[in-house]
Amino acid sequence: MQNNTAEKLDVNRYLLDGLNPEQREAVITLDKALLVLSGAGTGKTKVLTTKIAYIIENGYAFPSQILAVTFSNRAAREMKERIFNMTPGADAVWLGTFHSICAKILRNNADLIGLSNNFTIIDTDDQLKLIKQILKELNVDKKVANHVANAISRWKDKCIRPNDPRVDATSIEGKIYAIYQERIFSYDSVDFGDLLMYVVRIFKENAHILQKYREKFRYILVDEYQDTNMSQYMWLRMLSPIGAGLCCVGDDDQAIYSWRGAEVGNILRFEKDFMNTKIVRLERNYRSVGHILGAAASLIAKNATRLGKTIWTDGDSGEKVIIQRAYNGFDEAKIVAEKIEKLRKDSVAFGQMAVLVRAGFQTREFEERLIAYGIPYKVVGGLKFYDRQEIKDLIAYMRLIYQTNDSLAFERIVNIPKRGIGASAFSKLHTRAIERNISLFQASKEILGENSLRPLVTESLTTFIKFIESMRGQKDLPPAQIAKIILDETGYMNVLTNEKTLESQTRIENLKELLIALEDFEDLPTFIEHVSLVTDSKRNSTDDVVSLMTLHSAKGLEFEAVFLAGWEEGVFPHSMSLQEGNLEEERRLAYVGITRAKKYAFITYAMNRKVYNQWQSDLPSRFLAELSTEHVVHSKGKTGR
DNA sequence: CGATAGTTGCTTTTT
DNA sequence: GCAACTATCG
Repeated sequence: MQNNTAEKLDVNRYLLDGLNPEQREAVITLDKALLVLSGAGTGKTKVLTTKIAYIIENGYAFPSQILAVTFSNRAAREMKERIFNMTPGADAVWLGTFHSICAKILRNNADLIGLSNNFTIIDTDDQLKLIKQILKELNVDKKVANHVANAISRWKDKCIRPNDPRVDATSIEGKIYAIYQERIFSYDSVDFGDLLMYVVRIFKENAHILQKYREKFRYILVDEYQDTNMSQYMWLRMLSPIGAGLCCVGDDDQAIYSWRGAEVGNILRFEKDFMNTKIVRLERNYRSVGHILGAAASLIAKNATRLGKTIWTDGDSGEKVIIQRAYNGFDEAKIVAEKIEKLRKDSVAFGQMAVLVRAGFQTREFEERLIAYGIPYKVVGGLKFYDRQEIKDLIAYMRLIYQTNDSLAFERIVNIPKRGIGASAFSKLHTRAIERNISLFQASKEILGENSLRPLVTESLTTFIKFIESMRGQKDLPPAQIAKIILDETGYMNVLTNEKTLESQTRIENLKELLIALEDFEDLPTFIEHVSLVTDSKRNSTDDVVSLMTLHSAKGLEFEAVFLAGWEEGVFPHSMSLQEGNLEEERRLAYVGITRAKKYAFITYAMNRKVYNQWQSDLPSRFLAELSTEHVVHSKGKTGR
């Protein structure tokens, strides 16, 4: 890693020459705790990736001494690719989401909190199932399950354990939390919140472990710092090298995740929290034309709590933001579809267009219209590949083979495909598992030993248990092979093949696709870790299709043309946010939406909309009036009626 | 036990 | 308007 000065000069010319002065400063400042306030479209990814390459190429640290944390897997993947292009050895950089990094650390230290090192990570679905189960045991209405799940997640976001005085142990939520935590622990499983909470706990209780990681990571880079929650913040503070080596990048104007525990306060407090700090503002926008940027800026200026940035561009002022009224939701979709066709004729690629909506269900009417018009599209972040029933079933088998105590996986597939183990048999297993505080797998073996089940049930349960055990003997086979054996031997594939419906056809297709994806994984643990933490199947590819997605999932992306639909009071800003008094976050969401556009931004709103299958009339969103009139134009185009 | 018909409640946003 | 859950019967 010894470079002489002349070489350094060359390296840095190569790395830094394309950067503006602020970007360059953000890259080369290494001796301070640095906060980069990066406006939309100002090149923060470029800064982050260049900074990593800069550290490596100049020999300030080995790749393995750099920790780079992102919020989404997509961002991590993008960053990885870009660093690869700049510097060799980038694989050794610790780059990933908070959750994936924590999973890695936790796996190496699981014994310290009494977990095995092959614990499984459960998703929101399993979490909810478990909570419903507990509610049932306590004879509480299952309606509150979502609410309780949310409360538990919020506690975990703050590293608050069930026995913490801040948890009211007499409340339903508090009671469930205690049982839930005990139960999930006995399954040798953790949920998303646990990943952070446990690692923070390990760091707190084991000074030498913390010390080890503090010495390891010379440089820590954090993307989307405005979206960190309390536990992530605690984690960072413990790990951060004092007064230097930390670089947080974020934009308080794009803080849109308070509902999942993110605290904008973290970014607002940065200077107080860390010693020897420096703030660099990136305000020069390279993405959007002047009118779009102007419209976005006029909107976000209405927010009171801001660190304050003035984004500017010296590019073209371009087209104004077009606002168009529609008679109803169907007409809105029609207007958008026709605009898409027109832009396509003006040679804007489909892949450079996106329809952004406030809530997931809104994509449907657009889908229908786009299908009718023959416009290719994809729903981003909608139904996720790994969330499909058949995929989850197969993965549950793999989880159970990997970790027999994973009772949530056991429950999912003990009777799939149907093998005669119905509700009453299952409840016997369940009761035993609870009584003896053992897993369903162990409970099954116990009960089978007592020979108290009906003969047919005994037989099929025995076959099931034996199958899992025999697979455990082969768990070192390549995951694709394991999957094939499961699908064949359990009869899962047969059942689907015999069904011969359209649905079963797509299920088979999905499973085949999974088998192909499995080829990329060397062993079972690696794959299971991957599915637990990665929500999308990676073939996002470069298909030339229109993207449909929520505003939340659009963060970090950019398109030539963006359609912002459903700007009506109650839809956007969403009625729940209005009730909660969270208007500023909705406005930031609007800001994120507009700033995704490079050249064209269209905003539409409908006067009437069908909600719950009932027509209601809506008022235009208040945000429309907040857009500076010099940057917008109201289209007089037909409203579809 | 499993298939079927009937009932409910749901829609903010996600790692 | 639909998915997910519940009750009922063979």
